[in-house]
Amino acid sequence: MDWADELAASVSGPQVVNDSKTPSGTVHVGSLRGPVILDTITRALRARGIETTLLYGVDDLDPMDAQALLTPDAVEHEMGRPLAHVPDQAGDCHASYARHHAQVFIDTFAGLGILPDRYYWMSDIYPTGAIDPYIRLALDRAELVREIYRRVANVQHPAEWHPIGVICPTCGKVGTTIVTRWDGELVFYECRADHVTWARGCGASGWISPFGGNAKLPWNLEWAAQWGLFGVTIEPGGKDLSTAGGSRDRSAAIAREVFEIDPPLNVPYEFLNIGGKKMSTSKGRGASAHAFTEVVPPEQTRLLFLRPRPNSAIEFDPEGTDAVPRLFDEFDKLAAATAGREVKGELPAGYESIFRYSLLDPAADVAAEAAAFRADFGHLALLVQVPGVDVDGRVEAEKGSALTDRERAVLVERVRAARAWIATYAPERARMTVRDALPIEAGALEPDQRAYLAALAAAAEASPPVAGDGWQALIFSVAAGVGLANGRAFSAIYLAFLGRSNGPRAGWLLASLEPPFVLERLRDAADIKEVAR
RNA sequence: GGGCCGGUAGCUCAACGGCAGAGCAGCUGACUCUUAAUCAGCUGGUUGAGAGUUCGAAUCUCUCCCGGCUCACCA
Repeated sequence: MDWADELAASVSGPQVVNDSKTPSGTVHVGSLRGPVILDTITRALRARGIETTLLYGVDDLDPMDAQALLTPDAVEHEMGRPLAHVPDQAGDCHASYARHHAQVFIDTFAGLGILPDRYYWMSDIYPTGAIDPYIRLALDRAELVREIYRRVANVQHPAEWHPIGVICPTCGKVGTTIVTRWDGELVFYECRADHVTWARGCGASGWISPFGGNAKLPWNLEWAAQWGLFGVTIEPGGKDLSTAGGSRDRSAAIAREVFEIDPPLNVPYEFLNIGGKKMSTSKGRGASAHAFTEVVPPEQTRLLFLRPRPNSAIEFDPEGTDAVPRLFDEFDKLAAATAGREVKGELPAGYESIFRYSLLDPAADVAAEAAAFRADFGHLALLVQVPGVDVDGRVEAEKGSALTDRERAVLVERVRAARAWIATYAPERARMTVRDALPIEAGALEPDQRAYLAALAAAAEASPPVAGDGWQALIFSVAAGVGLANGRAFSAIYLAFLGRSNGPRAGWLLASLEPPFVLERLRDAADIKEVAR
């Protein structure tokens, strides 16, 4: 995790960290990497005592260009209008489509411990006139802007094109208009039916003031204007923007040449791949943000995103793998190392920073968090599958003392995550089911194991064990009685009930089942191949 | 076509000019009540290919191959 601390060490003076997002739809997991990086940088700067402001912008004057979330009859009317002016399709009391979707990601950020000092909404900022100086510069230097587009991005705008998008006073659309003239106070706009393929303009035209919220700058100029307006010094960007000739290059050139300001330091970051592929909501469970956050709590999600350097792609495939348990294991290892406990294997450079920045609360007591007891995720994933098991009791026994409130909260979170993992991503081998009939795998039982199972059945019938620990004691005492090694005794039980040679604590497993069923199964398994022998 | 990232053990990654390593998985073994835990040990590599620089290359240079993402319309 040298990357964030190195970055923090390389700057001086107060910093303004910024990012902004178009609230066009739902957030998927991969898109959380940017915000986590943003937040990690902010924490690293503050850790060095650098005065830092974290801003997050909502580009809600951008035109509606995705019709997937619109009702069919709304498409014709709403496509191309600013997101801030589109009614909330969900009808759950938000002022607009933009407010609704922005709220979704603001909530997501808060859930990940990302707390910008301020959110700003472009639909609030334009009417104040704060952007007007930038609009004037852009229009006065329209030829320069067109030249930058040609030079930097190889994009050829018509000679009449001006870098401003008027919100059509007739139909309210911003995506459909083009400005062809500027007289120093007013612009001449046309709302064209065929300006873009995804929205249809109304055909209106006329002279209008581009100031005070009547118009918005095109994306690349708006970005540069934000940098100037807020004095942004650091802004990470996804690699889709950071490519040569891409948005970042254009906006940086516009900032320098048109607005005459220095663009912020870029921190380009790669994306999250699922099984070597870009994650997308249409490609199954691995990509579903909802399922992901159900299974991976905030601190582990932060760790996933901030551990690798931003410029390397993250390979993460939760589906049918142990990737999720391993993420927990790594978190626990970092905690142990930070607390000064001995850990197996190597530690990444700056492991304490990685742990600290992974914590949900930026003001958390790192030492206390590191020292807190956390139950092994893999173990929990088993425990939660045993009916009636006292998970809290088991975990406290493992710790050796009562859990603190904080530890109990962590446990609750992990138990929920473990259940969700078993229900969704977990590979079959992590799932444990008591077979309805004697498993075929029980054929592998050796004669001494079958004799043991028969003895266990007899002993259990003679004196029924009352609970998990009763069964557990009986399993051991019968094993000792017939002279069978404990390991082989346990695997005999697992084979008989689960069809596998290992499993969760056998006593509690048997105690959770109906006693007659247990006896019958033990005898069935004991009798198997008895004839053939 | 341009750009970026990557290719190291079965998997995820580290090492970034000085003996190729860790975790997990796998395999052995130990364990009379933490039994998918814990402990001890083992296996596993022509570092994508080729050339170059160097006393020395996974590491630097060049060429190529492969994978992925991304841009070239808008935001």
